[in-house]
Amino acid sequence: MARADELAITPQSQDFSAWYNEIVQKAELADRGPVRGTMVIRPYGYRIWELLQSELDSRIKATGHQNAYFPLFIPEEYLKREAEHVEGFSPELAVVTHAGGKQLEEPLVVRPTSETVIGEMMSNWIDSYRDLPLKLNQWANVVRWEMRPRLFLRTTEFLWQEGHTAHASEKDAREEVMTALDFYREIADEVALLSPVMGEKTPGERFAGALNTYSLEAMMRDGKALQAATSHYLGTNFSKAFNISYQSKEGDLRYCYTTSWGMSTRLIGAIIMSHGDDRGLILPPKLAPYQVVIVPIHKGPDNTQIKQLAEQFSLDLEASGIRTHVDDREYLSPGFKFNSWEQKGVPLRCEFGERDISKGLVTLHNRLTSEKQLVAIDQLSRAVKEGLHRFGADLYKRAREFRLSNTKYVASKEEFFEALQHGFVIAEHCGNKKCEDDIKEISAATPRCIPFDAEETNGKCIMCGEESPYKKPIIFAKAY
RNA sequence: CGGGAAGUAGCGCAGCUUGGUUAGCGCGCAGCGUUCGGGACGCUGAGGUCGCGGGUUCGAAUCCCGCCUUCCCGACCA
Repeated sequence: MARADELAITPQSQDFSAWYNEIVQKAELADRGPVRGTMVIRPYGYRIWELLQSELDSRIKATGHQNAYFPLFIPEEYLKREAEHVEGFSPELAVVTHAGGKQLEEPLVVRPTSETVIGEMMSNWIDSYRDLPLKLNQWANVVRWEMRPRLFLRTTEFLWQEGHTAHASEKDAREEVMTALDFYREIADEVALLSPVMGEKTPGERFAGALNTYSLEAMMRDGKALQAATSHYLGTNFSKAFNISYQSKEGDLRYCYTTSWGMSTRLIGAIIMSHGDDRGLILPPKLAPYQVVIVPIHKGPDNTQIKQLAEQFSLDLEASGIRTHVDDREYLSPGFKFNSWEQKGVPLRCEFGERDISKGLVTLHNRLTSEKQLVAIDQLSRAVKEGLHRFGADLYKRAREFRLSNTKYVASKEEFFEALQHGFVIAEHCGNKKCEDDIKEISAATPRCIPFDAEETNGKCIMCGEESPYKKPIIFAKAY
């Protein structure tokens, strides 16, 4: 037992940030790369990303989008064509000035996002209203030079998906923005089980170059917010900058209305921090590389029967579509295996030895509740399926209740700053930049979004008493 | 870029103040054996340009100078 201290993780309550870093390492999700701010996604972490990708990709395709790939290098001049866009991104750009052994005549930026190149290409491809809508998506890496990197949350290079679409009318484009937001909501709620808040960003928090930005804001176990995905209505800002125009049925030339939307590997950080506990990671079943891990327990060298049963169970479970792993490493004790798979967040564990088997039973352990349940061998697949289903439902419920119980509506300045210590705060706000900055100065909190589901009000700003332009209270929180 | 700390084995550290033999310890790793129902144990062993460069000295992980890197705290961000 002396070893437990060395092997344990720093408790969340003691140092949430240390807890996070240790989890990422111990669960073998990722590691730091040799260049500051870069991340190596290890196989276990990458598998989570692949599962997330396939869930999202199928929804993107089901709504009529097509995947494509655009170049990593973008002429620096492209970025400059949209004034707000370049202003927003220039501090974090990586710029290539030399290549092929000599200085380049025009520097290239490594894409921080692809509105510009895609806009340029779209302008070549779109001639007529018949070419619209054009609905593209790409899976890619992007680079944003970060001052304070943290694995998955802020790294210099990260992976994401970026959707880019062009439409004939504002109405179509606005619908598209909501379509994207809706499949993100589905991913966040039903796959990642995060129960985020959906809403619109305030002007100060908008994407550089967008007219409207919408987001999903999830609550981490420390009460801080994390943006899980965003969807932007770009109006004609980029089509004017890149001349994305079409000839209408009536024969005149019109600018397209464009959108863009993205979800990144940051979502893995959200999953870690929304669900994890002091024992380690807790993974939503749909994203768990292994949904159940089998730990056979055997004494002495005569263990062939137990080992064969483990293999048999694994085959049966896999045949039922359950991602299963058998941990038959002989040099580790069962206790060590239990702890290490719990650290890695595997939802269910099937353990058994002579004692259970002689009665025709196995033990199922639940990572979330720590409950152990005896299951008849011939009911194993059914029990695991049900167990995973219940696990998912419980995990979602836990995330939702945590968010709700740490969200407070406040009507005064005093209450506002008090409540900001514990989670999301809903309050009336005037929306003035200066006023937002004051809040940030005092509490480190920022406006997260204007939630869709908030009731219309006509209250006065809790800071300065001025009228709210949003006609709704907005959510403030400290954020990642 | 401003403020603080640290670089010695894969990881965590000691040694440095007061220079002096083959640079230690814990974990991990390898081999063998005993174990196995909540982080097992014994024995044996492998593994080091002491961040880099220069200087002082008979001799530098240790003293001096310069540089580099990383981490933590502040301004940006999916």
